[in-house]
Amino acid sequence: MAATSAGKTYHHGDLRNALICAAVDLATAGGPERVVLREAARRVGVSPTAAYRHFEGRGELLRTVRNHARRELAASMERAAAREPGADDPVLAAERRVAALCRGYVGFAVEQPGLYRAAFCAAHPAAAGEPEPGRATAEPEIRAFTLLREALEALARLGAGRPGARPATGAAAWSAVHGLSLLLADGPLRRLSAHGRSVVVDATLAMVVSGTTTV
Amino acid sequence: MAATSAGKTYHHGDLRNALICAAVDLATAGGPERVVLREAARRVGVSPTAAYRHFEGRGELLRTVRNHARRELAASMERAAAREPGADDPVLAAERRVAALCRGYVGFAVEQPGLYRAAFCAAHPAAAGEPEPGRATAEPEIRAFTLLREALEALARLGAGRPGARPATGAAAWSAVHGLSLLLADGPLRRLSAHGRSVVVDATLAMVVSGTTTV
DNA sequence: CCCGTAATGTTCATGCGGTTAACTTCGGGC
DNA sequence: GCCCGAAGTTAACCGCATGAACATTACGGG
Repeated sequence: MAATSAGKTYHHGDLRNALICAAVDLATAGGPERVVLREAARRVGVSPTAAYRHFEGRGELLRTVRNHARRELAASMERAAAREPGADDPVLAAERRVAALCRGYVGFAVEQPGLYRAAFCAAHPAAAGEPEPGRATAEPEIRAFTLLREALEALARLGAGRPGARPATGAAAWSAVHGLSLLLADGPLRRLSAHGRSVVVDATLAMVVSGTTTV
Repeated sequence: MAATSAGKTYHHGDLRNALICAAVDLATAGGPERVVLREAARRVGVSPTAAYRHFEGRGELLRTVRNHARRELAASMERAAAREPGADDPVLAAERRVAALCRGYVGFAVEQPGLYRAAFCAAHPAAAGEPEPGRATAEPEIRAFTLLREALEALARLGAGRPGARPATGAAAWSAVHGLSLLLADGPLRRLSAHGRSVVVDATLAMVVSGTTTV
């Protein structure tokens, strides 16, 4: 039977994916706290507990959404970088790439605040103790950060000779872009007009691209 | 009767404050999502619904905690700035003040991650529509930001003559410090060693203090 | 072609948290 | 002394996460 379309079979056929999609929709609409197992099941037309056949629980579902969101974020950055026209001057090109990646990052956060928040949600919404002291589960690496860091390193290599205008460290740049995104998407700057927003974004990008670092 | 101490009267005498304290403790220990009305009431030794005599509901309690946390954050910044030794050079002094404020900010976030997150929680943990289009309720102003902005303005005024080394815009600086705080307190950088942390903080501060801005 | 088994869903039940409604106690003003 | 309103209390409803026991179906031997 056509698993995903026919519909009325007892066995759904692709529940896991269906639940993920529903959960992503929920996160998109209302952020990570809105990712509710029962609601996702309801939307897929299945009983609440069916989800437990495919996920450990809400936590794992949320983690899956988080990973999805992180991929989307990185994709948004790469799209923005790809749109950027090249430049003859390699330094200029590198600067533009950094700026474009950052714009893609912030743009994603502003256009998809719910997903963006989900991308960085703790996934431990109520865990008290430190369940993992050994940390066997390595964090899966966040591509958005890697992209940014590599672009900055490239820029730093090119501009090594110029005095006092080295770009920011990867982590410093990430901090700036991440903080800006949260302030704009969900925080105190959320009500800024499009113009006000672009002013703030430009100022932050300038700081990131040309800021000096002591390290 | 001694309102806050005697204890066993039917009427508590200072329930509102007691609940706020309990809620602050909860946020301190586990962040805003742990601020649970029933638990706060339990700790104070009162029935869950008693809280409704003093708060509209969980939302208002959480907002109260948030305001408390914001005050604490600003206080941490001012303490750090006050500890900072003066300097003969006014520019240097201004730079030091900015850096000290930032350190106070990040320090608070790292030492009190739960409270810090509470300071910026949306307080609309499950609100779908936009209940307030007119926005009559002006946001109460966030002192942490004001402190930072003013210090940066002072620095910018002093350093107006120097070429290519203007400090960051208030919003850009706030972005950097806020993002750094979240990454360190609760985000992907939360497992950094004290040393790694200080490297990242220094790099970010350098970017903030000496970064150029186009605006 | 039939059957057993495991995978996949379902129903019931428990416990927690937010919130409302209706009742109770107590501190004071008259 | 009495009555009222503020501050608490109990009971009840709803949604959510989760676990246990039961039902249905797909499928790979025989």
